[in-house]
Amino acid sequence: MKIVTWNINSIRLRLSLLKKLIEEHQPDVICLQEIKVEDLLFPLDSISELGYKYLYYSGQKSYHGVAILSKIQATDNFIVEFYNEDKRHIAVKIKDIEIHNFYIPAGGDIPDIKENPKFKHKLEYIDLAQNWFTTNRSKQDKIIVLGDLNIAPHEHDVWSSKQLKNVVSHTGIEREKLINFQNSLEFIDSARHFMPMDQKLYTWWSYRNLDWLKSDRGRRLDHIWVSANLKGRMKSIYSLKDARSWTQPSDHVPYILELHE
DNA sequence: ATGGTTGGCCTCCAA
Repeated sequence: MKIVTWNINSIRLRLSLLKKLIEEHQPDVICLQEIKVEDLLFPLDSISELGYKYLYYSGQKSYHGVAILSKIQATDNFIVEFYNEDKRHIAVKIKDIEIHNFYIPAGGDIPDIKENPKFKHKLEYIDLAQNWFTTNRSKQDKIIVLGDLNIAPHEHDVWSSKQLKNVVSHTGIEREKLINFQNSLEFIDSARHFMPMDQKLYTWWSYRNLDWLKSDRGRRLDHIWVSANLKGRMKSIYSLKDARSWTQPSDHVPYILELHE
């Protein structure tokens, strides 16, 4: 089973790129963030035509919004509003696994909770998410947590840990909070399970750097965590760097986890 | 140290 997470940055604008992803990788489950469309305008027909019969989405006008496209019917699906009414989470149960798709707040530019309410919001969102899992789920459950978590937690998840230490997405407090969340139910970071900690791996390159390919100043903001009881089922991972060079790309690339059935 | 781009939508906000 192949599961993808991708911040698509407008699902309507990038339907052709979604089609390309599907043709090239045939994922069973596609988890999207920043679909930027209200539910009434969700492109149901176009996506059904791509072979995904089971569509679960939670959108709002202009901002945020998440979706899960599946070839397999979910036996359950639900939404948790962790902070306010922003559409940033949706969960499904597919086969024996509960998949949680997150779009964690980006947090604005200034890494100071007093000066920047968005940064405060981001940190509180992570606390609430962690608390939901420790209250409502246990280590015995089969769970996948994935999405645009908007934090690059480790040194080699960014092009320069030193130069980004005060940049939102890689500050000490964010890194600590994300790792605490991961450890609270002993989730395994699929990327670092396969890729040694001293090797660079990114899923995002800023639009603002037109020379992104040459300078390669990326960050690993998109993640797939699995519960420890799924450790043996992980087969492979890919961060599709090529997708950053597609026509009119998202600034994030799809990140794929392949599981043994 | 600074500014750089994109998407949605309606004049600028969020990323």
